[in-house]
Amino acid sequence: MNNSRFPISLHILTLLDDASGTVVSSEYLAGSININPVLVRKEIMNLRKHGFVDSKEGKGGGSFLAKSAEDINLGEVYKAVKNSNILGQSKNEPNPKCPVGRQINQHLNTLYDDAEKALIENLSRQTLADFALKFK
Amino acid sequence: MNNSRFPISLHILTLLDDASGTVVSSEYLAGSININPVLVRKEIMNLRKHGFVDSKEGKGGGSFLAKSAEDINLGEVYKAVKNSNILGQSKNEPNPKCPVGRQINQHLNTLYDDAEKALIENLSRQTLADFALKFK
DNA sequence: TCATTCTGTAATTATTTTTATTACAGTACA
DNA sequence: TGTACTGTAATAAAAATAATTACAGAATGA
Repeated sequence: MNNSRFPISLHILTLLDDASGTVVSSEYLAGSININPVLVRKEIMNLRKHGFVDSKEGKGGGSFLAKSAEDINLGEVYKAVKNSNILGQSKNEPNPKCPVGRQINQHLNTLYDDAEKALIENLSRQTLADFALKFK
Repeated sequence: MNNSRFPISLHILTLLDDASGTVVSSEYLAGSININPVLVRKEIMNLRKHGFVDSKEGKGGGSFLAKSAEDINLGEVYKAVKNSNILGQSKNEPNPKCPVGRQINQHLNTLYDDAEKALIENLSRQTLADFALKFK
């Protein structure tokens, strides 16, 4: 997983909540996060796909929350952002000739899934509203 | 975090448990994991530093478990291996001029710490012995 | 005792992943 | 109809990971 996606997405959502309905440009968001606007727009596309935000094209356009911050929990945000397993498996191609190597991925996966479930459950206890409240 | 360190370390530990006291070379471990022996030796240095394994230099040398597999729980292994926060913060330098950017890292950290605690607690329910049993 | 086979470790290079940049079509506003 | 945005692709740059090479030092055993 590209593990900077979660903080970026949460940062975006927090700023959008802060803007309370106002439309915010990717330029502005990128400025606060201190990353490239194109990367922000990509993350927004993903958040949009998951129904967290919506955006308006054209002059004066930008993004805004698509639902109330009370209705967005951080576990959902995590799930929307993760694309591989959290405990790592990038380029993991163990030797199939080894009895351990042959089966380890399958066992790692069940281990990961279970542990990640605990993580998500914990994150889900907090909504975006709870998180954003800390900035006020 | 370099998130392939956890699977590598767990793979090493599983193979060492499998070898039941026999000394295993980094060459052999690397062959099963399908990575470079030098990387294995680096991981072993870390596992050694944390008291999980020990190794013997010289001809016929190699590594072996330093304690019983029942006494190694996977949460401890995770902690020994992780070096940054799991939910990601690589090159996260938000704009200090922005009220949200200025404080977000602090809030992300408490969020991460809490969520990671849940993850580790889950992993800690399983020992290396439990995990290795699956290969028998 | 000395060739052999390992570990430990540093230095360098290669590869992969992530991020930034550039570019531009399309949309909405004023 | 110019201006300020989004959406998106393509490319380049930078950063992170992993592999390779190299070699000193340790233990073994012939």
